[in-house]
Amino acid sequence: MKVVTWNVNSLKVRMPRVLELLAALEPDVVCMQETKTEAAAFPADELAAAGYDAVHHSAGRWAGVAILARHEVGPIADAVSGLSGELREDEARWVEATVSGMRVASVYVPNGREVDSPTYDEKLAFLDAIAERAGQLRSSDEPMLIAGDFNVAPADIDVYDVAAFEGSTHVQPEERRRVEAILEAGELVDAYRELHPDDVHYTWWDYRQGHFHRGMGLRIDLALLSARAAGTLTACGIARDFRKGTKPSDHAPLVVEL
DNA sequence: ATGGCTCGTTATACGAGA
Repeated sequence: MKVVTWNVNSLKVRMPRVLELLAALEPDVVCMQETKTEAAAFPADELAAAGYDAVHHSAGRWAGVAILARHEVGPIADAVSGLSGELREDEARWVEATVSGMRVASVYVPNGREVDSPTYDEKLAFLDAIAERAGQLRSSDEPMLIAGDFNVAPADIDVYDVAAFEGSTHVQPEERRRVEAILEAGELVDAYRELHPDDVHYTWWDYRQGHFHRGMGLRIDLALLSARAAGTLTACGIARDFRKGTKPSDHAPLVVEL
């Protein structure tokens, strides 16, 4: 099974690149973030024509998450939108569903903006809520995958210039501790790090100043696998070509092979 | 040089993103 997670930064603008990815990689499951679409405008028909069912949690101009499943892998079951314990239930940041016997969550963690801002506290609370949910799912029979934009670089190796992020969100010890707590609560592994312990590769680059071409990025998009799912992990890579070309997202897709 | 892009918006400048 091939799973992709991708922060598309507007599904409306990115639809040509999404269809390109579906045709090129033929993923079985896709977790998307920052769809930025009203529920009524979600392009379910276009995705169905491309061979994919979808469930989504949509709240208009910001955030928005979705899970796609290729028709051949079977129906998407027991979809739940929203995360127990999140402080802003009006923001669409979590959707989970069962696909091919695996519990899959697509997550878009709040950015946090500035340390000491109210949204930063909401970010920390959201990470705590993920840990709580991961703990619940651990005790179920289904293998688990939590994939998305965590807006946290788990370690210094995941940051192009640690000094440049001094005092910034995404690298703070309290954020990283919470990501660790998610791994512990769900008995999860970071799929990319599991297979590439020392590789320096990123999933996001600022649009400005040619950061992508200068290798200035962060690894903030993660696929977290429960032990049963991780036992079938064969490959995990970053599809950097989708950060190039016409109208790219500022994130590259993360591709997981199970 | 404190911006630099790229999104969406009861838009036409501004907030948000990371």
